[in-house]
Amino acid sequence: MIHDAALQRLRSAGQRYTRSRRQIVDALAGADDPQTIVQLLADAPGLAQSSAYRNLADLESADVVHRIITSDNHAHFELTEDITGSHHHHLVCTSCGIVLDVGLSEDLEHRLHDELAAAGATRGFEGTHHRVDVIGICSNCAGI
Amino acid sequence: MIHDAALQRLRSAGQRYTRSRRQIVDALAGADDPQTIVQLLADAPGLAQSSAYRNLADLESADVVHRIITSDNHAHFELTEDITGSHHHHLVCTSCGIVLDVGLSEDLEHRLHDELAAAGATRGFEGTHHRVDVIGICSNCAGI
DNA sequence: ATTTATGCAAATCGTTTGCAAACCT
DNA sequence: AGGTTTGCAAACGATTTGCATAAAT
Repeated sequence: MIHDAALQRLRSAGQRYTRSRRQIVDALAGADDPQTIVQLLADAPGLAQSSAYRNLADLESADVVHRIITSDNHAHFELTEDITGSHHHHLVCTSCGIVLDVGLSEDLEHRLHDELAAAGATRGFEGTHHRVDVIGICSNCAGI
Repeated sequence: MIHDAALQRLRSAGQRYTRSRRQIVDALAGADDPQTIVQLLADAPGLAQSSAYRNLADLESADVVHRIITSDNHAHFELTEDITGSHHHHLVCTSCGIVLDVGLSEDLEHRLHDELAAAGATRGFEGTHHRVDVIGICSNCAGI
């Protein structure tokens, strides 16, 4: 259950699992793709914008939520892969800024991980994870 | 010659290749890694901050410069791969925000490109290029 | 000469923060 | 009760923009 996992992680981080935070987690769990603050506020009636930002920051440091930065002005948020159990990457539309999820084969993920670790090591860099984005145009914008 | 390529691309975009823009291109060409506005201003004496932003936007739309967005507050800029001729990816330090360049094998790049294109197609997404980032800690921050 | 770029200062806008009231355990 | 979270409004800070002047072609 997602709420149990969220509760546990927040507890470990010394935080409470309040109604607002549950609302945010519900909104993220119900969405098909990473959401902006604006989208989240629409799905969490009565939640103040400042609280949304504060909660997302707390949820992020408790590893419940992951923040996605794109060239779009708005940050996008999604539940962490640890919680949803699905490793995936992103399709980022340069026209409207929407972020879509997409997966790669296990084999390719594995090779990518190994090569990136080796490459980073040559510069003394300790990588914790990688991120792959495809930049382009979504079907919606292409159709306009 | 980098300046020739920059000139041509700006001309095609209906823009001029002014001293300020040359200064920026020089600063980027001389840097080992993607630079922030602050770093660029230090390397381009007399250049106003607003001009730097405007020039970088113009250089970006002329495909001379590429803007890198990270979770860091500052955007980073580098010459496009078309101009430098080197395809590479980034190591992003979560502690200090620095961005380092790193390469992958041709074979892996190829497979990655193919799989990403196929995956995007299932969602009607037309990708133009991909981006791979390794998130972690740079040697400088790890040593502190 | 005419169009485009520059510098300065002011405006923008997503995000952050101070503070008193409401909430959780 | 005791500390945390919330909402409101004000503050922040990177980036953008208006406008008069300077530069490019």
